[in-house]
Amino acid sequence: MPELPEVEVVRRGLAQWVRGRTITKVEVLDERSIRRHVLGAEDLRGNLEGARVVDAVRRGKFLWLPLQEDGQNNANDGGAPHLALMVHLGMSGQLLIEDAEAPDEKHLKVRLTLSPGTDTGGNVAPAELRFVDQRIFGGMFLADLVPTADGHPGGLAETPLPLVPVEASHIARDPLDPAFSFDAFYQRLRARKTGIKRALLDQGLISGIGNIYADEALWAAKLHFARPTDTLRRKDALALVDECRDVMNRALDAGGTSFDSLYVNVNGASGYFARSLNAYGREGEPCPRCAALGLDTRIRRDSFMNRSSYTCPVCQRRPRNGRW
DNA sequence: AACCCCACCTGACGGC
DNA sequence: TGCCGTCAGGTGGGGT
Repeated sequence: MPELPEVEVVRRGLAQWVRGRTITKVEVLDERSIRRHVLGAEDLRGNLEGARVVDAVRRGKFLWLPLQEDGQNNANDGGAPHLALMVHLGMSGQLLIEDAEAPDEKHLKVRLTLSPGTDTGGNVAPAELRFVDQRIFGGMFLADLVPTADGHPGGLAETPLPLVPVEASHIARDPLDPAFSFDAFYQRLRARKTGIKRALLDQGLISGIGNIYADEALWAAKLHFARPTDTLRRKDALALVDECRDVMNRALDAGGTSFDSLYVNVNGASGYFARSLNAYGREGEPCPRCAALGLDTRIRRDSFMNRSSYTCPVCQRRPRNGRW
């Protein structure tokens, strides 16, 4: 399931293959994949065709391509893009760079044809950028780029404010972002009256973390998902954020996590990180940390927030009576 | 503010 | 065989 590392892998692929190329043709094969573009497929097509992809940008799990529009005069506004193609992969979205001759994928939803291009190594780039999505939780739409703070009141005062799609302006910075402010995060975390996993999954508080990496980071930090946020000491929170960074960086190094064929990165290769997960999806299997101590402790699965949470009952003790 | 449920989707899988 | 319920889960919206 695409979380931050998977989306970052896709972003890097896009930056390599798509940056600087012009969108010459847009085919929407399933309107449901652009349902957030309320003006519809024709409007999307009219805006995208002739636009040049300036960059590939990510915040948390949101990804966007800032666009230089057809005929946009660089002198008027300094050339800064004010429109972007937003992409969210949802649960099963893929962005594939493919030759036009490649057969259509079963769940191909949107096809963008691009002007000829090469990557930085001079290799001829495939002609198409395809959005494939089985479950249709993801999608793409046009967004206005607006100067925006980062969901961290009291965070870094950035000048000038970064340009972010309106629809992502409520998304906090992610822990791999150089401008992520731990102090601002911790201040807001302590003010919450909720459990730590709920907070980790709140993209407005800290972004990029989904169910998988939340469970992995909590296991690594030896914290139970129900631990009240207002009982976390600064060093506990710092260690947890470090574990979030660590698990996501390791996934990034491995090219993203993959559990089945649903998730494929931008060039069509699956990641290999799933095998090194310690807790997620491992119900009934030994806790690796306990096993190293000679203990036979089994990972348990609990239903929490209408999804599964995996914990070690020994390493991650549940808070009593909601207090710690 | 916190927290709940729902909708949006497809496909795999288990039970009968 | 096949039907039906459950599960996977990111995001946004609405209600309490």
